[in-house]
Amino acid sequence: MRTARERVLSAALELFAEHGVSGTSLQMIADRMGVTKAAVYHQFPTKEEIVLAVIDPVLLSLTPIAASAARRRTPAARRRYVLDAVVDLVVEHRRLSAVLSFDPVVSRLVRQHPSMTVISELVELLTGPDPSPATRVDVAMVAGGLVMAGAESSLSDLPDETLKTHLLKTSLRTLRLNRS
Amino acid sequence: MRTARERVLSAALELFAEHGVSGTSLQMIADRMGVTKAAVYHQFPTKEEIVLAVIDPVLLSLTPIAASAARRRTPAARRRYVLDAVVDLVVEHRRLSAVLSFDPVVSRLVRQHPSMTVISELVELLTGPDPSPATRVDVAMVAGGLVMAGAESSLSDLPDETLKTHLLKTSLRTLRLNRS
DNA sequence: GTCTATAAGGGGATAGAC
DNA sequence: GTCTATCCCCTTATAGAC
Repeated sequence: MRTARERVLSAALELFAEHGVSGTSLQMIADRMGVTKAAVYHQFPTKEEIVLAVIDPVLLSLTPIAASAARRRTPAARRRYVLDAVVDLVVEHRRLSAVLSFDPVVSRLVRQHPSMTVISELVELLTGPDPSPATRVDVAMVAGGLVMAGAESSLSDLPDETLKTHLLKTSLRTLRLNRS
Repeated sequence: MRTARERVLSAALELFAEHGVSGTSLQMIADRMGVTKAAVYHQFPTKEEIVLAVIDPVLLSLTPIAASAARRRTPAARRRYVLDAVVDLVVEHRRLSAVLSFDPVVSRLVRQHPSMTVISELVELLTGPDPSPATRVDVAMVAGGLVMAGAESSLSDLPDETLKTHLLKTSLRTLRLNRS
């Protein structure tokens, strides 16, 4: 059986995805678990701690990606590695990714998070140094597209592996990395 | 001078973009306008009416796009027309587009909106009939990428025309419409 | 158009029993 | 780990004066 703590996070995640963080009350989380608010407060001292506990593992998983990428020898190999890893991450989390990316409450917490700098690192690994406006737009569209496509309900019929393959192919084409 | 009604919508839009709809109270809107809540209620009977008044013009502007596109003769011309128009729309609204697209409250209202079917029409104009998984992923990534890139703060230094040009070029490449 | 005042309800959060 | 009960604040919304 999952721990009470895990059940809170699971219920919270579903509700955050559906209603956003601000649109989700502790009462709603408790109701979905079939317990009272007080039981939820026994696991987490504040609502903010619940949000942090939901996003933490994803943000922490970004650090090893940047570290591994930095060890590759060529810029092309680094780009390719980051892209592969980000596609994996987005598909692994699918519904969650959109919440993490767009919820205003989450955004504010992410901005203050220790892992925040890693995100800029990953973007820079993709753009290369001193990128042109064209390249910056390309990377922004891929980043946004990956997150959106992962969350897109009309694609929920596609199995993870199929989605991964297509997302990677489309991203490579968008970034003009087809032949590298 | 702008009407009180317009000032409400302008204040609401900024706050929705920053905090989301659920994270924005009527008190915050009133404070930003320098009036009291009751003054806001004099313009709109409910908070939901404010949200609707914010999104209505954008949704209504989708209908003529689909209509004009349908009059083009070839599928390629229709795709190209939709893409041009959507890029224009996204750039025209930039920050707003992300709120409109991802806020859970807005999404629920959009789903019930008369213009809702137009969105599926536009997607179908882009995918063509009976699209493959690959094509569906392509279109989902472009749609998400356009909205995200429009809202991306790191691209806010790019002037509208520059952004438009790059978004269109990148979208065409992603959709493999380079040579059509 | 804007105000004060107020109602009714829900939000986050705490105390203490079991 | 979960409960009941409660506190205080903020929320949406309304009534009526200016």
